[in-house]
Amino acid sequence: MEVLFGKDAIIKNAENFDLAQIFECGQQFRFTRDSEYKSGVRYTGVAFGKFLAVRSCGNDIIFENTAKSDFENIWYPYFDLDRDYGAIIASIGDAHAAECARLGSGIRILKQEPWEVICSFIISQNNNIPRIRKIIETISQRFGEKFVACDGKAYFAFPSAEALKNAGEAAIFDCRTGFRAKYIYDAACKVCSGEFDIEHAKTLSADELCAELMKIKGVGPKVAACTGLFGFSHCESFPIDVWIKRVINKYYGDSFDVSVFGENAGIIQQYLFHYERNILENDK
DNA sequence: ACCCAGGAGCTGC
DNA sequence: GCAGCTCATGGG
Repeated sequence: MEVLFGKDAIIKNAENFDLAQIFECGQQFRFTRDSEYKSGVRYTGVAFGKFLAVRSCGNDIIFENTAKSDFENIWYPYFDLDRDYGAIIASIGDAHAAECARLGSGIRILKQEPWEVICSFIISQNNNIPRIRKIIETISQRFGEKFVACDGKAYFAFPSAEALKNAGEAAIFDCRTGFRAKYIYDAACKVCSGEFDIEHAKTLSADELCAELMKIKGVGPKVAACTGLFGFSHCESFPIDVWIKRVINKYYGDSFDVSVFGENAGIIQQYLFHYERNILENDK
């Protein structure tokens, strides 16, 4: 992979890297498409307390105003650039999954901050993506650290567990989180106390991690699996939500066994999700 | 007015 | 175990 460094960091001829697919496949909630930008695709957002504007230009991906150090330390791991998605796609045996992968070959699993992922997917339960985004933005604006980016505008980092614990359950409820407020508050308390130790969690297997996460109120199998996949790089972690349940019924039936997807089941899950939700739905 | 949204907890059997 | 109800909120 060739990367040029100047004012911007530029990946030349990026493979398996489609900004719209990456940011619209439901794995993250803080990057949004820049509707003003017409000569390609441009997204802006905040991760790891940093603002990023990233756009495509032909086959190049341009990380605007990004120093080499930030690219290597933050965005390279965030966009999972060390992983060979082409090889993973080529290895998929299942016919339907292979077709979904072909049509979603630009997806990459973002390596997000574990704490933010836990909260985001607690918020996601019985909820829809636009409203999830709105709630997370409100929580960030009220309790996250404010900073000014190179565009001169103010942005907000996702708040720490300490900040949300100190804010209290009532203030979290006021962000329109509804019945999830007590869950978020419980998660913040358990992370702060070390009852759920994020650093220790990084050493656990996918199954062990799920078991630990599910000790947090409001974290069940689906939220735990999403956290493992998007926050801890457990690519075998296979979240089953309403969309994937539909996919299983529609293409695989009752005899479905996740093990057919192997060690990259989680990545394949994203291909299936993207196909069903973004490709088929857009045809309607 | 109803239904649903990247679910999970609780109750009753 | 596991089906059925409930949980806030907002958009269609």
